Amino acid sequence: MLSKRQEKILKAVIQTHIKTASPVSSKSICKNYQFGVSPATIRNEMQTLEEMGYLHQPHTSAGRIPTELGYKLYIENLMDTRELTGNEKKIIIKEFSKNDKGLNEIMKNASYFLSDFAKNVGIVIAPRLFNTPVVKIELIKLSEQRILAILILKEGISVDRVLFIKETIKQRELERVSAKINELLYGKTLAEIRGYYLEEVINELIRFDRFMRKLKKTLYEFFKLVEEKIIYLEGVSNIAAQPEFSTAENIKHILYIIDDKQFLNKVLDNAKNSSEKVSIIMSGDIEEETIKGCSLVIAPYGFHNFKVGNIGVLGPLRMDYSKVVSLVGFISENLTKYLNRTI
Amino acid sequence: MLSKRQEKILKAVIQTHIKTASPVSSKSICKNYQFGVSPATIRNEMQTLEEMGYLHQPHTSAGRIPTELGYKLYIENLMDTRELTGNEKKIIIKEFSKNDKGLNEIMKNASYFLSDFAKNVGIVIAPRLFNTPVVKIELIKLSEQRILAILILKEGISVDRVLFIKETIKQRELERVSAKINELLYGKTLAEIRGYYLEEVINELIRFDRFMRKLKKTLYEFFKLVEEKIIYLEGVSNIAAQPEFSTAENIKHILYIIDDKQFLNKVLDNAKNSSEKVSIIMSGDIEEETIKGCSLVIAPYGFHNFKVGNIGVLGPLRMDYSKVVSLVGFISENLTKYLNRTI
DNA sequence: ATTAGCAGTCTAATATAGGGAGTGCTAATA
DNA sequence: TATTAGCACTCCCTATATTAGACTGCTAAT
Repeated sequence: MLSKRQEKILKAVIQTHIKTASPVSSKSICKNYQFGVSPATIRNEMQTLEEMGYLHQPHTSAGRIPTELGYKLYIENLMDTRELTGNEKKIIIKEFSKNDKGLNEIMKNASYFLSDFAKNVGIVIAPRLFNTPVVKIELIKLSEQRILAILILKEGISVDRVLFIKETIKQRELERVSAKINELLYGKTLAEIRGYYLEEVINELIRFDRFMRKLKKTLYEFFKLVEEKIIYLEGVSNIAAQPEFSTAENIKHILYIIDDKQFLNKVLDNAKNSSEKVSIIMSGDIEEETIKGCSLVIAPYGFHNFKVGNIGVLGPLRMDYSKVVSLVGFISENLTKYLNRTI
Repeated sequence: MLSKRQEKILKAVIQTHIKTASPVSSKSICKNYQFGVSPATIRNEMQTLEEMGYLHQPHTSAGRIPTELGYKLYIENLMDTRELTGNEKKIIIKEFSKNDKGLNEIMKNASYFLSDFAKNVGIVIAPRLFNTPVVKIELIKLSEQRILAILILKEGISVDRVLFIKETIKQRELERVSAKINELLYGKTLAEIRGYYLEEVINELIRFDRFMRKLKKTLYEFFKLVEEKIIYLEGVSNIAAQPEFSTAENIKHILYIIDDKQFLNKVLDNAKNSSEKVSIIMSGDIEEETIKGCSLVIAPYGFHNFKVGNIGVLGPLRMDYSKVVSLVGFISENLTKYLNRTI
């Protein structure tokens, strides 16, 4: 469709715009790139590119800025993939190989790296535990009516809740129960358990030990737990430094997105299905008005067979995609490695 | 120092300013409050109040706005305490009495309530576990070289880490070890353990079971863990709606504060020592320039004998203190109740 | 002690003008 | 046929000027 020269000009315009954040003129392209033609020729081509929908002119006497379509073409066909520098990689790898941090902190720091290297907002969505197999359950008596239940999932992820029971139960009994539960549920995922095993297991337990009836309702509750959707956001102030968010009105806009964790969750979740690698969502891809003018670079992370969460960078449409794409890919790889190394 | 009338005028000026966000004129005070004197008289008093440092005039022909000193006097002596409405209380209490949520989610929601009711930024700092007594330690073998260590603290708070060991160890042995550790550490706080028990316990363990040597370094690591400082921030977009943050420059300013979790942590931490109840920090109370023009209403929460964390509301100096003070107090009470109910 | 009245001060909003950057088109050129 | 020099035109942005309006501070009278 596009001639080689048109592609080169589009690429030049987008690269320049990413750097300057201003409309790009034919003259500046001429000066900074070696096309061997005059600004007038560039102008003609730019006119064509605008008609094709790749560029946009804010007003009659302005240069051109890329449209979403333009960015997409750029990302898919034109852009040079730029690896992170050795030093950047080293910093990230070092962080992920530390042993003295819990998953929470790793996630938080991953989000920080995303924000800091991309100079935009970093997003990490905590693992969905739904499809992670159960390793063990521990039941610990805290007081007469309170039991601490710890569900240990594969790779050492744990979830805990304080459970309340009406009647007294002995620690001894709890141990019998948890041993039996472990026997019955080992290797099953939460999804499976909630889906059809739970009823069965509880009946089995009641047959096995008459005291179990006391725990029936409580165990139901525990396994039916709604999953927490924790989302780690870092670098919000970065966006304030972006020229496209230089007015209070625009900042307000993006802050609403940032506050609406549910929305972000949904967007990153939906995109997950579409790809195994880094993917990019632009405001036009989403029905919601709120995200207008923004772009999301995201990637899934997880265990061997299944993905459990997403990470991403949120910023203006004008983003240094060649860098951000590598960054998001690299951090998702490392997060995946981190989760899998504990097998 | 201040005459009754001066106090009343100061109170009127502050109340009006909190509502309107603009400099308050003598005329408007006259119209909306029944002082029975003319604007000229009010003007004279306002002049005096300015000389005393309670009010400030942005420019010659403007009304007055309160200074930090003015707000402080207002908060301590003049303001009416305004309880939350029954409905507001009901919503909050309902949230805290749900059994199907983990501590993470409770914290997040507490932060959300703070932000939503105060229409500013809500802050909750996760419990410092330093002074919480140990209930139990569980060691679970995940694979040949990996052990999941779960430290269970009083009130059912748990911390976990995946530990790496060089040599193989049997689950059976792990159970012996954890039983012995439990025996030795039950009831001790992390601070105590790190301070002087750790060495002793590890030596005791080695005497008790020769396999223990394998775990020596690992256990050291586990107990020396740096505490995670998780901070739950909600409602960032609220501040964009405040007139004092109507320019991009000002928003940028406050976003830096919000991103600097360490700074917030420090500020809330230092204030903790000063009071048992709700306290207020204004930008003047802090050396850092960044927080200029902002105010923090904070309160500690915790267990019976000791406080483990802080909550707060961050916003502009002009805040509806009578409401926010009750709000912060009420939520900290409920968070405390939540933590203590599991005894 | 209070206040009416008024001059003086500063802000914020609006209007106007001019410079500058960049385009689109036309006509000439290779 | 593709390219380009040249130029008129468009629109933004900034600076400057002007004005209305809101409040104060002060003075002199009550």
